[in-house]
Formats: sequence, C-alpha cells, structure tokens
Amino acid sequence: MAVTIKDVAKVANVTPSTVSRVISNSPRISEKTKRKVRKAMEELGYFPNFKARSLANRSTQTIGLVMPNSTDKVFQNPFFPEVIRGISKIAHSMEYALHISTGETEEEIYEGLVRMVQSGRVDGVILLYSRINDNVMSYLEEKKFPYTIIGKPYINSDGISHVDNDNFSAAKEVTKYLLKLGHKRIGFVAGCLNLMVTLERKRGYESALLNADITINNDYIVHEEFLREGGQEAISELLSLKEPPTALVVADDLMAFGMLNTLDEMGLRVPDDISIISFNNLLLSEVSRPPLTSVDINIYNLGLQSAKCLIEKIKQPDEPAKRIIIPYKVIERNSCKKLS
Amino acid sequence: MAVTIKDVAKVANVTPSTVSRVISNSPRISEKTKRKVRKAMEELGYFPNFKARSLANRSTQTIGLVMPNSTDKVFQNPFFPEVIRGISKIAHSMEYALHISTGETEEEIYEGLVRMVQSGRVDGVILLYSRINDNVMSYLEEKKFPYTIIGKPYINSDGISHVDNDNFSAAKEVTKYLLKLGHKRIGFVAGCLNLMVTLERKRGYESALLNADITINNDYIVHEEFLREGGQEAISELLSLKEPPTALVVADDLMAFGMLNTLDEMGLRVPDDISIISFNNLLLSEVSRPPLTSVDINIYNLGLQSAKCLIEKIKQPDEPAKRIIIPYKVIERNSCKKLS
DNA sequence: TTGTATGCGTTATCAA
DNA sequence: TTGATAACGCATACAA
Repeated sequence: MAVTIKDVAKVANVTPSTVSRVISNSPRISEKTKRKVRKAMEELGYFPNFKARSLANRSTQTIGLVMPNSTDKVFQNPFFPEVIRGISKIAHSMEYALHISTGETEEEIYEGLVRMVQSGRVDGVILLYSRINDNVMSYLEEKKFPYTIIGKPYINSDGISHVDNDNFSAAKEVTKYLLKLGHKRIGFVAGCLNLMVTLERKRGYESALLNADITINNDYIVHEEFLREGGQEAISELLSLKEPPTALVVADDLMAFGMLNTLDEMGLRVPDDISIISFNNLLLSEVSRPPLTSVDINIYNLGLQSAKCLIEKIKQPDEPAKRIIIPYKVIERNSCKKLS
Repeated sequence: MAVTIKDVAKVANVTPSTVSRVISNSPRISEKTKRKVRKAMEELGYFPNFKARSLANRSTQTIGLVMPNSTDKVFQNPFFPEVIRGISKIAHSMEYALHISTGETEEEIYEGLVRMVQSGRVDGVILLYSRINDNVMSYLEEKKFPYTIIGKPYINSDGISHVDNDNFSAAKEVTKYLLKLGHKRIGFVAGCLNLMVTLERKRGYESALLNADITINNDYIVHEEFLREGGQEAISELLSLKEPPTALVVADDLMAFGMLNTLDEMGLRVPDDISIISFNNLLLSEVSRPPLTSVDINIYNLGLQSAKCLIEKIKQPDEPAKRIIIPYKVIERNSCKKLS
C-alpha cells in the first residue's frame, strides 16, 4: 500500500487536514509546520493520490483531446503532433494532464466523448478539428461543458470559444499572389469538404478570383479526400482539360506532396509548367522538391492558445466566449513562378 | 449535481450496493432486478462516476503513453499518430483510456512520468521509444510498475516486455539487397544515436558489409539528428569524398526525404546517380519523388500489440515478460538501381 | 493556526 | 439474491 496523507500526518505529528492544507499551500498554515510536514512528505516519498484528490475536489486536472477519425487520412497529418506539442506546453505548466480520445468511426468518437465527459474523466475538452454538423460539438454545447475548438465553428461562432487562423484571408492572399504572378487559370485542390478549414480556404480562393473578375470554373476545383486512393485520377483529369490551370492552390501540404508526385508522373514540372501554393508549412514543405511555397499557420501556437483558452474557461465558466485568431505568414519558396 | 448511484437505487427501489452489482454485471443478481435497475439508469441518464470508481477500485482503466521530447524532431514523425492509432484500437475495445505525457526536456518527461505513476493516474505505461540509459525505464523497472516498450530495451531485454521489429535483420537484408544490386560503397545515414532502433539498424548494416568482406568505412557513416539543421553539410561532405558511396541506407523515411532534397540540390539524381533505401514506409515514401524503397515495419501493429501486451501485464502482473516481434517487409519502389 | 467531523460516489465485506 | 456498513484517500466547513 502506498503512503497516504495519514502516514505523513503521523510522522509530522499533525492531523491529516493539516497535511492537506500544506499540499494546497494554504496561507493559514505556519511556515514552521509547513516545513515540518514537507520534510515528512519528503522522507516518506509521499505523492497525493490523484483519484482521491479529484473525487474530493470534483476536478481532474486533465484536458480531453478529441481527435478526428483515426482511420482517416487526416489523422496522419503532422499537424496533430505539432498542435499537441503546443497544448502540452501549456497543460504542463498549468499542471494539467492530457487525455486523448479517438475512434474509428464518428459514432465511436461521439460515444467516447460522451463517456469521457459524463463519467467526469476530464475538466474540459479541446476539439482538434472543426467540421460541419458535428454532434460532438452539439453535445458539449448542450451540456454546457467547457470546451474549445481549433478551427472555426460551423455555427454560432461568436458564442463558442475557438482558436483559428483567418483561413479565408490566407487563401485569398495566396490566390492574389498567384494572380499577381500573372496566373489566370488557377485551380483549387480541396481536402475533406466537411472540415471548416477546407471550406474557408475555398471561400478565400473564390473571393480572390471574383475580385479579379475571373469567373469561377468548377472544373478547376477538385475535391480530394487525400493523396492516395483515387486522388491521382481526379488530378490528372484536371490537368488534361483543354485549358488546364497554370497554378494550383492546394488546401494542405500533405496533399501538395501527392500533387508533386502526380505531376511528376505526368511529366509536368513545378514550377516551370505549373505553380503550386499550399497550406500549413509542415516541415516537409521545406524538404520537398521543389520546396513548397506554403502558408505558415503557426500550428504550435494554435495548440498553445487553445489550451490557455480552455483552462481559463474551466476556471471561469461564466466568462464570455473568446475568439483567438493566430496570424499566418506566407513562406515563399520555389513552387511558384511568374507567368510570362 | 449529477445523478449518482443512490438516485438510481431510489428509483429502482433497491440499495446502492445492488446497483453497483448491476453495473459490474455480477452474476449473483437476478435478471429481474437487473432489468429494473438498468431501466432506472436509462431513465435518469446515469453514468458511473469515474473518480469514485477508480478510488474504490484502485484502478483507473487508463494507459499512460510516454512520448519522446516534444521539441525533438523525432516528435514530428508520423510514426506517432500511427502507433497511437494501433494502441487506441485495442485500448478502446478493452475500455481503456489513453493518457499522454510528454515534455520539452528529458527531465520534464521523467518527472511527468513519476507524477503520473505515483499519483496513480494510470494502470500501466507504454514507452513509445527505446533509448539507451533511459531513467524512465529504470524507474518503472524499480517500481515494478506495469509497462511495455516499443522498441528493443537497452538492457535486460529478456526481462522486459516489449514489442519490436527485428531491425537488425531488416537493415541487414536491405544492405544485402544493395550489395546484390552491385553496390559496394554503401553509406549509412543514422538518426539519433541514443535510440535503440538506430543502433540496431546500424548493426545490421555493418553486419551485412562484414559478411560480404567489405570493411566498414567510417567516412560512410553519417550521424544526423535530422534533416534540417546542419544535416545538409554532413551529407554533402559524404558525397564529396573522392570515392563517394553509390548507395545509402537511411535510418528513417523522414531523413530520406531530406536526403532527396539535398541530393537534388547537389545535382545528384536518385536512383541514377545514387540509390537510397530507408525505413518505416511512411505514407510519404509513397508520394516522394522518386517513390522510396522502404522497409514497412507495420507501425500500426506495433501499437496494437504493445497495448495488448500491456493490458495483459496489468491484469496478470506475475506473468513472465513477453517479446513480440512484428514482421517487416521490404517495399520495393524506385529509389534503388542496379549498378552497371 | 490547527483539529474534528463529514462528504465525495463507488466497491467490497459481511450478514441476512 | 440482496442489504447494511465500512473502506478508498483527500478536502473542507466548522469549531476551537
């Protein structure tokens, strides 16, 4: 049996409640007894029992992380380790632990979340993605359980605390960048259309074209879940048009990689034959050939702020919802070329 | 206040202990009362309180995951999402939750783990990496706390449950493959030398060369933590030798990517000018240019088995340690060429 | 500043 | 087959 608060109390010659107060560093305990008790704790190698603590406390000091469908290709995205790194940085410093929850289907994810919340395993939740009609979100909303979203909420975005980039503007800027380089036939390669990021980026792309008086050509918009299965065909179809695009806005670096491959196989060279610009600025966009011009969305910070925001929410549930926009930055490399 | 076991008891007209027995599906409760109680639970929307349960139970039904240093480049490796996917598959089906722990320094990781274990937050731990002289491991060993390692333990590998590939043989096979293609000057690009994987793969590489009566040339062995910082120089140094290698065994796909980039910048073409073979068969090795010949180590299964193994260990602490070797498979693509 | 008593929501031990 | 009662280890309202 592990050493408990009682053992410490005995050794320090005080009552368990005193020890408890020392643990929580109560100001109404004399420095002298604090020292005495701490010495006893040290001697005995005492660690507060988490289970008992949280039962008495009604708090677990842990944050639940809801990841997307694990069989989904999205899951493989280095976005997640990086965002978790940011979250864990704050969590650690605030003495919160991380509890991850995922599943193979949306049903599993939902049920996992409900169990996690209802059984009181976590004090709050961070949704690592934002998609349309997400019942996970509805549930949290209805329960008024503390949570934060990374991404833009599908509905009621003013009433829900979230951390996001301005993906609309980013996509718009990037498309304008291509326009400025002289491109007129610009395509858009989208990821999963249920995700808000995708939608926002697409909106931005379209807005830039409209502003430039270019009508949106739906043939230029490809919806690809991901690179592997089938992706190739849709892409090659796109490029086999009579008037193929001379530049592409790709919704994600990972997809851009797939593109590079497909293009290579088709004998097209980037950026000479076609320009590519994408998002996220993953480590890989740096080491690809050619290195990709990409929008750095500061994933780490996205995680950091979401954790900060959630913890504040947990501590002050009545504060109004916050919206935090993390600045992005276009990183120019060698995948875009001026059209002559 | 949430609904408790008492509320259910009242509604069902039984005592809390009976309800508790229904929850754990005790065989000594009549079907009739079970139905009655379950109906009451349903009606009230009852969920067992996790905190109270684990306090009374002395079990948390959660598995701790120890990740490497989060600032480390290793962390970015898609290896982790994939291994977690495998772990979570089993965990989910056995009703275990996942608790992740990481830190920015080794000290932080160690302290995080100790807290996690001592405070009784988890029932067991999976180390997602294996490195030499790991105090995390020593600690778990000393405490006799249930744990499993993914990778080969540095010491006492017969006494410690672990899940691994036969990285020695894999590297050997892969090197022999290059030898068979006619390569004689074969280099090795290593990742972090503290990691057991790296060491094993290097051993395999060396063994193959020795078997072929080729003396090991230390100039051909490059230790690169990762692709970005500084990596380039070491690589270009290697390739600027009077007799540069004609083929490279690279310890990891991610590094191989970096290599492709560096080689490209140096004007060397893969596989025409130099062959490359690497490990892990990440999604990316498929979409790189050229697609990489890589060893598929079945990361998902690594995770799956480690979770299975740990849960068994938790349930039967006295069973002897297990070693589980996951088969690997060389996936031939287009990064290696026969030397004429 | 410290001690006493009680509660947190379950499970487990005994009885019945 | 079920009920009463005591843990589980800690926190806190109240008393001193």
